[in-house]
Amino acid sequence: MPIPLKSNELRQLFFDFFKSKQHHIVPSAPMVIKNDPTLMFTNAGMNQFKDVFLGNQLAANPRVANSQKCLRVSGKHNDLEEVGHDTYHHTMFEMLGNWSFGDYFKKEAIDWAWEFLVEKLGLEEDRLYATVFEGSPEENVPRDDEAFECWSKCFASPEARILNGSKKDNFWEMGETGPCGPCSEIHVDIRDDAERKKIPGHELVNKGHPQVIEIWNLVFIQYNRLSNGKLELLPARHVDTGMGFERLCMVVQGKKSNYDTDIFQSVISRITEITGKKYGVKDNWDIALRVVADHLRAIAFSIAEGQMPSNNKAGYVIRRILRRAVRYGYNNLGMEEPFIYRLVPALADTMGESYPELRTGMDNIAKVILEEETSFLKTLGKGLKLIEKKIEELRKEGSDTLPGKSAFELYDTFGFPIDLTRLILKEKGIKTDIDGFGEEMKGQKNRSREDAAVEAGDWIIVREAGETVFTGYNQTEDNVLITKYRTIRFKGKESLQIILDKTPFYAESGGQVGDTGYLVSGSQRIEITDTIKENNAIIHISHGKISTPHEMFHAVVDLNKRLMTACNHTATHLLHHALRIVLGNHVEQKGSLVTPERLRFDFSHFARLTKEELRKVENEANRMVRENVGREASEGVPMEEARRMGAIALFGEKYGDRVRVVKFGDSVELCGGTHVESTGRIGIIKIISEGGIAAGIRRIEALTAEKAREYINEKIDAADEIAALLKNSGNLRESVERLLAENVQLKKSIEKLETAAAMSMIRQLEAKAEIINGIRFISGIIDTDSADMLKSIAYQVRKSSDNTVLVIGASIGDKASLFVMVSDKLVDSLKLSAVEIIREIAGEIKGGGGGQPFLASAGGKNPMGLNSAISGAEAFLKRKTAGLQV
RNA sequence: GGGGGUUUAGCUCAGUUGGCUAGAGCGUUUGACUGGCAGUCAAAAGGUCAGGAGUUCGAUUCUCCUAAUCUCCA
Repeated sequence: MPIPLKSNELRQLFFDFFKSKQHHIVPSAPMVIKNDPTLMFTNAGMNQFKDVFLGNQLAANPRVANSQKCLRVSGKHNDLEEVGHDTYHHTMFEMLGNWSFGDYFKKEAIDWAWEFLVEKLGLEEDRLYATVFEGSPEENVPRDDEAFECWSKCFASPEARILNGSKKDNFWEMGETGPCGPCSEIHVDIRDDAERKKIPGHELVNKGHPQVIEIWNLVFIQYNRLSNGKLELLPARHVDTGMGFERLCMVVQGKKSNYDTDIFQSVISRITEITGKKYGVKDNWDIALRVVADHLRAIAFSIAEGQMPSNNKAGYVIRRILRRAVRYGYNNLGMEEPFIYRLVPALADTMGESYPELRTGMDNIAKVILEEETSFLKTLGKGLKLIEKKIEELRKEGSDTLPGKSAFELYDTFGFPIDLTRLILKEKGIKTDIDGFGEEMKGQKNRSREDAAVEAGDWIIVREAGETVFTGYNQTEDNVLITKYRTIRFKGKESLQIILDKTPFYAESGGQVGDTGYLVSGSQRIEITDTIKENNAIIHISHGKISTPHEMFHAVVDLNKRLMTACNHTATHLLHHALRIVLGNHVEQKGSLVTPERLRFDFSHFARLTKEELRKVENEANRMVRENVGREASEGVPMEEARRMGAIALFGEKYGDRVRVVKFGDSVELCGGTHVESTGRIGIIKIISEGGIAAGIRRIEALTAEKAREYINEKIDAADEIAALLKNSGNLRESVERLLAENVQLKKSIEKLETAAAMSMIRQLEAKAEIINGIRFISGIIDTDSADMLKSIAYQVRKSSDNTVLVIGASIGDKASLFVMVSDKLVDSLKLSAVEIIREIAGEIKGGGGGQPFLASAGGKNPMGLNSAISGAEAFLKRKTAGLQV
């Protein structure tokens, strides 16, 4: 059996081994991906080298090894719902890998894998199996004999140990198109000897047995898949390997489950302490313990990288993972209070050595998790209430099944998990229509997919070229050549994507929006409406057509927009610097948006900024503007040196990268954006808003230059206009306050006067009252321009008399308005209805109306008809009550 | 990016084909009982029904737009 190693030691051993094979060890790239529209999270070790494989970028080093944090929760690899139910799926995991970029190929990759596993780690040869690609005649790809040969030299008895694998298991593709190739997997059989005697291991390889598992996949990239499905050979061949770190730990530590390794055990024992539920006692508990331990890692690492839980995109995925953990804690462990946040210190203990960001960010991570837990428990509470209601309804209908549509509504609109719905209903003896639920879900997915469908054509290569050179830092025009282009169909709209050999156009990145402008040649002009970055390629977006792709083009960036954007970007740096001076060094950038119109800056800070603080920040930033500090930008600076210069690092940098450092006086930042040559150009910075966007994160928005001046002038103009309206040149505030107080007074006295006027009108009307069959009938036309006045009179009379029918009207503007009131008692005893009366007479004023039995109103176009309407009402009342004596 | 929900008093929320000139609980203020506090009882204040436009005699209620927020999908 192998020597049991601690996880931290094992990781180090892997690095040391490949270092001895001349590999350069690189740190893990961030798990949350910033500028790739096709991928939200790193889901495989190769992601950070995607550009190298695609040919967008040259490899800095032909041999590299690393341990990469990965998250598999969405898209093609979605393991989320599996996690916890078995002992080997994870949301977040580490992938150990070694890489060759056009350097060594199959032989070395296989030899070293063997050497590491067998010689370094001491895995037993008779527990190992290798698979090779069996070939695919229809694709015209032969069996991978080369890999077979290599493996034959490793195993003592190759026949039983090397197996053929299908296209599904042994042909690796990055996506629908792009680099791909056969792969060779190493499987290990960790069953006990008795089991192994019963069934030979090779029968269980790739059959989903939890103890006969793949631990290392060696991918040999040698083809490129075109959009028509054809394969072409690549000029440079690469090796991409991936070994699941948690599984390797399990094997090396002689455990039967990833969760039994030291990586998870300290967290699990902490959960046990808090919940009192021990591991290995009940299946239900074990599942929940695994879910919580796993999800905690994914969440904590994301937050440490600056990705907060939120309601869309990557943040939403994180939220969903956390909620799943809360759900299992709630269901299986009976935890109705937040508790996951209390596990953060235990995690930082185990993994903080290799990932120090867990230690430094510990308090913040716990705070964010607590907040999320609390809010989700609240959501659950609301859902429970809704379910109670549904149960009531079902009982009334005598139904024993909750329709799929209702279950989906609970899930879709109120975020109440379907499994909880099912469980609660089951306890009450009610079934849930899960098939119906699935149907609804499918519908929703289709809607989203249709919406997001992008049809990308193949790249049309105009000329071979490497990575696009960005020339826009020092110029906004350049003579360029088109290297390739393609058309994209999105929501029925066609657009053109163009890649150039070099370009002055800045592609959207780091919060700064992409440049606009045009390309022009002797015979045509192409408008560029946006510039974006996919991976590292700079893509120019246009809606035109290219008729002469081979000509030389003159590329021209919209200079005015670029300048305004530059002002805003530099201002962002100055504000960042000023915030750190005024509030302290805990202020860190959490996101930004820089457009020609305005800038937005999100940063970490615990409290609302006071007016004084905001003013101080603005003053400090403007002081730097007035000092007219010059720009010092240096490109290709090694990360380590940039740090020494005091640069404020951002999330999303790959460590070891060469970076660009932008310096204005004491403000030093890593930044790829475009800036003004000196701060004086900005003119003025004006902060226009401050607010919170998440726990511990604040957002400020600001304007610069012309836009700031316009803003300030608008404010001054508004104040001037108000002063002019008030004919006041002194204290505006006092005047307005006095005006408001006066307004309240006036409203009150108007109300009084109106009631008084109404009362006097009522008295006049009452004086003319007639008695019709024992009922007091009051009517008249009132001189007023408010229908509310009529209404108010009607209510007054209703309150003061229980034996009255009132019909009043008024001409308001060129329209007529009528109100009919019938005392409640008459409504009851005589079945008289104001609605009936109003319908009878509304025709006289050419209108319609309605209301309630005691009060109805009507409006019409004919004020001349008011009198006849009233006499109509009188006649109606006489008819209706003839013979009745009250 | 697409779908659904929510927005009513300081807080938590009712408001059933459009019509009782918008309600409850908690909180606030005042008064009474009490030596004081706690408590009980009584009363009062507090609302542009998120904002805008429309339909209608009449809109918190219906339609459209905007904003904020929640939630699901991508």
